Amino acid sequence: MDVSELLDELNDKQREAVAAPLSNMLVLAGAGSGKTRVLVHRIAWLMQVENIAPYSILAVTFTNKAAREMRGRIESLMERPLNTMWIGTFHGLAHRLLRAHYAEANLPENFQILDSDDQYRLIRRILKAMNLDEKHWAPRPIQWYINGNKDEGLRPEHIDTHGDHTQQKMREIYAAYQEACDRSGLVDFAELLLRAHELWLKNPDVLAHYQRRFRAVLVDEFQDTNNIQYAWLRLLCGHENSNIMIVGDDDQSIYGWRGANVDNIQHFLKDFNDASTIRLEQNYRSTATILKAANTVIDNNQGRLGKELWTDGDDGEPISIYAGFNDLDEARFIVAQISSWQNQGNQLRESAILYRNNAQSRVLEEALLHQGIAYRIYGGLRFFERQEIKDALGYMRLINHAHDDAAFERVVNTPSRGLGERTLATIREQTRLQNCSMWQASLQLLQDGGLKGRAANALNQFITLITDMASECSELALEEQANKAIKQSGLYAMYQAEKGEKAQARLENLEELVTACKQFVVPEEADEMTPLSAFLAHASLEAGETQASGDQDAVQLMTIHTAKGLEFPLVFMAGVEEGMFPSQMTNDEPGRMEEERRLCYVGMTRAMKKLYMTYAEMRRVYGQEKYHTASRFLREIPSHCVEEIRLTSTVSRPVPNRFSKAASHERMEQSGFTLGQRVSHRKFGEGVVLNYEGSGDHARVQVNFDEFGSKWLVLSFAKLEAV
DNA sequence: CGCGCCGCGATTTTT
DNA sequence: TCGCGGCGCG
Repeated sequence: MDVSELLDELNDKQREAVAAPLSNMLVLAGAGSGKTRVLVHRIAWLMQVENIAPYSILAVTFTNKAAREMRGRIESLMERPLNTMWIGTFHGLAHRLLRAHYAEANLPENFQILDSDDQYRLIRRILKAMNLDEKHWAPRPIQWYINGNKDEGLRPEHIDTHGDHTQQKMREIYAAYQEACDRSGLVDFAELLLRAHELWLKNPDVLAHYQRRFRAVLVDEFQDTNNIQYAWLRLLCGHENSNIMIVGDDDQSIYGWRGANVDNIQHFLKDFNDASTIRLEQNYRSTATILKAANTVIDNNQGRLGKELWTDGDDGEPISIYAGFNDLDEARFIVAQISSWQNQGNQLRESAILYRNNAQSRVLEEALLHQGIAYRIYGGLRFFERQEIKDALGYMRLINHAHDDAAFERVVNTPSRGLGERTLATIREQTRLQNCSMWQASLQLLQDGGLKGRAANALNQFITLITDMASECSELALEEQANKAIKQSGLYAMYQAEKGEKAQARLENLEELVTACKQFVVPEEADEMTPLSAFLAHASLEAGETQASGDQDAVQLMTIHTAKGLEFPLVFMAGVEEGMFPSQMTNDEPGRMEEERRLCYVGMTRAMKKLYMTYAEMRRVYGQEKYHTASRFLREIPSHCVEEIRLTSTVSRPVPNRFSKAASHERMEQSGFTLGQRVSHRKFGEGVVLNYEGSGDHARVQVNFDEFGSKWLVLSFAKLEAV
């Protein structure tokens, strides 16, 4: 490949980053500025021009999807597979290191990964074992505490409790949890990172090997790194010849609440003080109007690294702000716009509805359903997180490694085989006494006659089941092992006996699991592992899609968080109200408010051509009627970027042209509505109708309220209330 | 041991 | 409003 090809279609700044000499570098890449393109071309440049072997390149991303995409794009650019290049998530790479150096990392060879649900269950079990009341010691905060400390690189013995009783107890729980994990050979997500860090810290020779090996390190979405991830990178690149390129955008840091630390960008500049900074500010995605609005909003945040997106494209359409009477009205408005967009010959999949929290999707779904518009919702349970799948994986985990207590607990009585709380308590007690796994404890109890009668019988059958399956599986292909785990365990029969759509879907998912096993290719780096073990690791590290993608043309519904990194020609941001967005939970804390504002910035910059931002004056939140005012973020948008399809709260204003078509008297009267009529509005009380205008499903009604003067209300016809 | 009822709590999500 | 988890009964 000709080297110039790598630079040809890049702008000056992009070219500067791609062709920079080997050095440490920060690329501040604004939304839609061609960030991935720069990363991909940079890697190609390193191979082509700097003669760095793929084997010596490490690229880190945050999601498996991003890693896959990056690998795919580099391989298609280079027109060859690049298997020796390490491209993956922090967790995936840490896992790989731990597999390769399990002994140095003090892990058993067949250690298993605990996902967050497994972790939660294990913590609850620990609490029970410690005789702690869950009311007082809620498992969620404890899980948060454990992971938070691990993210900071802290083991229980490193934590200073300041003699505080609660703190001491928390530390104790953390320690007990960790002991349980170690005993069963279980590693949670945060542990992967922490162990990988400790591995390098305690084994300088291992670290030196990787420092020598990786001549180039690249990190995507650097603003999302947490402290342990940064510490890990610092170890790897803490040598004279380091060559690390970090790419990120402080304005798109929206994961502070889960430990991401934007300040890592500043730390990087301090720790790698020879690093140069390149700003990518030219945007290839949105109209000038959208960029202007987004820039102005984000400018309200303090202490930014500074960056202003620009485009050489057109202004495009103004941003439309719609004030709905309530959430239903808002949803219907959005659906009406999508419908007309579709009628103009556009694809539904080019439109997205974004919201702050998942509960908001419900009304939107109903409205879409009502109009018969196809939609796809992102979020919810992923494939490998589903109950039946986790059950099946539980059996597979026991087949793979019988001492996996988390798996043992999960399936020992699923389907029910007469092993209840009583028996389990006995097994757990034995586990505690012998400091061994539940599997071992069970064998012991059966041998010593510590269990009798039906319980002993049932436990014996369970042990035999797992033993038999394990020995029969050793010769089978992976999908046959999965099939065996599902059928022979009685799982399949259990869900067959259940009736209803739900159970049917579960059976289909179980079949799907077998298919997934069939299609699973053991990755090259895992060639030392058994296919089963590799598959189990894959299932934990990559939870899979939330929904079978299907190729139906559909509107995309998701939270703004989920939308990060995506783009759509037509975007709706719904529920842009005080209390919803920014969220109530923000509590006006400045730092959290700024993260909300960044989230707003992320949402707005998803839109390519047209952006609608909508809110509802009244909405049902947790079954209660809430009155909200327009979000402060809306007020931060310059008025010349905006077209308001709404009332203002105190002034009556002329109706814009697009609404000049008067609503027919007939239509209004059908809705039980006439001029001069007394009506009520939930927010403003009683008033008299002075005027109305409108089109489509919506009317603008001018009402005079004694107390508040005259107002235009944008209402859907059905929402008028006569007194 | 399993089922059903009641009470409580409730962003954002990837690995 | 809704879903989950605890508890009590059969």
